[in-house]
Amino acid sequence: MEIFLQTVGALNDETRVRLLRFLDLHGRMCVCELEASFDMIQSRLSRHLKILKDAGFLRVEREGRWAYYSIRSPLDAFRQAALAEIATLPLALPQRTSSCNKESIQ
Amino acid sequence: MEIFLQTVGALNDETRVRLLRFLDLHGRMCVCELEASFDMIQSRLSRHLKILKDAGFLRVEREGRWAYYSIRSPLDAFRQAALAEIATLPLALPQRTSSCNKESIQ
DNA sequence: TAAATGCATCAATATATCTTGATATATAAA
DNA sequence: TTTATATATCAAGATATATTGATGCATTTA
Repeated sequence: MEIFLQTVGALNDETRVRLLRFLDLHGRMCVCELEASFDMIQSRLSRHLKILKDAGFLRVEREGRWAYYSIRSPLDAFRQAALAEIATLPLALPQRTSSCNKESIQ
Repeated sequence: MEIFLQTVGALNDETRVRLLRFLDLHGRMCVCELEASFDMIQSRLSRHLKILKDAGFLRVEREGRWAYYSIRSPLDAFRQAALAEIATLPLALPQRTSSCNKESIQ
């Protein structure tokens, strides 16, 4: 029961639904890219990503100082059904924007 | 988006998950039967049933002073997937108990 | 080694949700 | 027509969740 409530609880927030859909559309992305795209302060974003990860929707890969989030795969039937349902919603998602210092520095 | 959040919001409560599963298992039932089975005060139960109804999971049929709740049919794919997921959970549901005055009176 | 960057977490406040007891409404019985 | 029953709703308090700004930690660059 707890895992189910954690799963639907993670879905029960507009910000997280939009993040899920954005990652579903664009694939793996670091926190600073999401921060720039959604124009959201970092602590807020980090918290929502943690909730989605802990609920089994996302996975993280750390590379240097960056944390890359992506839709976890494979997803079980229910989480997949949730993503499919979200894909049908008329969400106004932001443009993908990068403001990290990765490219300029490398 | 709002309907989606209403749907997952309705699922985001242990009491409502157990009510959904109980109605899924036993079928149409009046509020007082649920009240007796779950040993729950009536205002609390009524509120949860309204949330499930408004979220599209239940339907109500009024007969005299009784209100019979049941799983709405047909359900869309996502709500159906949610019910299927709930069916896999190890819920300790109560025995079905009737304490209404229907039988004794009729 | 010092400074900067990317990210996570904490503490405080704001907002939403749940529970309870009281009250309201409608139907049916006495 | 008075009373009892079934259900819904309201108001108040309790609990949970979200947001923000501050701080901490690790990694990288200077």
